[in-house]
Amino acid sequence: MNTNTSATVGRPRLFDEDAVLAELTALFWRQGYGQTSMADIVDASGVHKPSLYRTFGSKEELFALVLRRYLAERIAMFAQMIELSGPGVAGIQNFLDLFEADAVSERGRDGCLMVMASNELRGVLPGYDFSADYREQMRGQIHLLILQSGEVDGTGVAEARTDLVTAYLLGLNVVMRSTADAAEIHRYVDAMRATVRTW
Amino acid sequence: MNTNTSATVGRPRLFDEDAVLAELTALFWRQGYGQTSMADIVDASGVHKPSLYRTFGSKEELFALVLRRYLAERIAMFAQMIELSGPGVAGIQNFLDLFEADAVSERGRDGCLMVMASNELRGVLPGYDFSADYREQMRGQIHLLILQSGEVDGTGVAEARTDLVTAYLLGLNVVMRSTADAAEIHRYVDAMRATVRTW
DNA sequence: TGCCTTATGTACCAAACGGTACATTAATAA
DNA sequence: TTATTAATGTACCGTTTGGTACATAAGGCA
Repeated sequence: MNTNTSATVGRPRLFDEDAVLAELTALFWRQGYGQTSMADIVDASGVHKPSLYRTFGSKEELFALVLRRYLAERIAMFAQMIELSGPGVAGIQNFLDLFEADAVSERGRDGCLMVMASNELRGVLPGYDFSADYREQMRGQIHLLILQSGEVDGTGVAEARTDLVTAYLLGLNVVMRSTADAAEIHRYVDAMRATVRTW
Repeated sequence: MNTNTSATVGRPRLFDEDAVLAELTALFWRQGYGQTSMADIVDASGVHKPSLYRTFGSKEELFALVLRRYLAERIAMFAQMIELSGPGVAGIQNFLDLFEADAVSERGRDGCLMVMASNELRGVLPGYDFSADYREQMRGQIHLLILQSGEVDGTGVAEARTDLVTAYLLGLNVVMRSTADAAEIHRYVDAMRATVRTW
C-alpha cells in the first residue's frame, strides 16, 4: 500500500493528508459512518475518489484511520483539561467547567465520535476494538484527575469515583449529541457538581 | 394508508403484526438502522417486501414504528423495576441490582435501541425527536425512583440526583453496547452503588 | 532529453439499495 | 356464484453505493 508518505519521486500530492483527515473527521462526526457516502467524502475533502482510495484505502480503512486520529486528539484534550484543572476536589469542579464549555460549543453538540461509532459500528471494523480502546484510555485520564484531586489510589474510593465520572461523561456525550440546549446540558453538569461537592 | 388493522374483508394477513415488529425491533437493536437492509428485514420477518411496505410503510416509517413501540416497552420496564425496588435509599440499590441483571443479559449487551438510534440518526426521522422524547420519559421514571427513596421534591436535591442517575444510566448503556464483560459492567454499577450509599 | 514513478481526473463498473407493478390468491358481502 | 376487497409472491425498477480502469499530468533521476 501507501507506506511511502513522503515520496521524492513521482507527481507530488496536491492535498495535505492530515488536513483532509481533519476535515473528514468533522464530517463523520457530524453525520455518522453509515450516513456518510463516498460522494460526501469527495465533496467535503475536495479530493477525487481514486486519490482517496490510493492514499487511505477503502471507506472502512479511512474511517479506522479517522478514529485512531480522533482518539489520540481527544485523549490529548482530556489530558490538557485535567492539567489546566489543577489539584484538589476543586480541580474536578474546574474540569467540569471546562468540559461544559466544550459540551455547549458547536462541535460539542455532536457529542463524541467514539461514542457514536461504538454505538453504530459495534464489531464492524475488523481487528480494532476501538470502543474498548477509547473507554480504557478515557478512564485512565479520569483516573488521573481523581488522583490529582487528592484521593488515595488503591483504597477503592478513587477507582469508584473514576468509574462513576467515566460512565457519567459517556452519558453526557449521548445527551450532547441529541437535541439538548445549553440549559439542559448545564443541568446535567450541575448534577455531577453536586456529587463532587460531597467528596 | 393501512388504518384498517382488522379488516373483515379481503384476504387475511398471514403474519402477526406485533410479533413481526418485535422481531424487527430485536434486529434493529442488534445491527443498528444503517447496517440493516430491507433484505435483512425480509429474512428476519419472513414477510415479503410488498407486504411489509403495505403494512408498515417505508423503511424509515417502519423504524419510527419500532422506536415508538420500543420506547413504550422500555419505559414500562423501568416502571416495573422501580415498583419492584421499593422505597428508601435501599430501593435505589435494589433498582441498580435489577438494572445490572438486565445489563449483563444477552439483550442487555446490545445496550439501548434509543441511545443507539439517537447517536446514529440524529435528525434523520422527520417530525419525531425520539431522543428528546426518550430522555424526558426516562428521566421522569428516575425522578419517581428518587422521590420514592424519600428525597423531598423541589429542594433541588432530588432533581440533581435524578439528573446524575439519568446521565449515568445513559453512559452505562454505551458501555453495555460496546465490548464489556459482566465484570466490567459490575464495576461501573458498583461505582454508582458507592455514591448512592452517601445519600 | 528521455524514463520511471506517482498522483490526478474522467468515466465507468457490478452489486446492493429502497421501493413497486402486476398477476394471483383468499377471504367477505351481495 | 359472483363481485369486491385486501394480502401475497415474483419479478422487476431506477438510483445510489463502494470501488476501479485508464489515460493524462507532473515531478525526480539517469
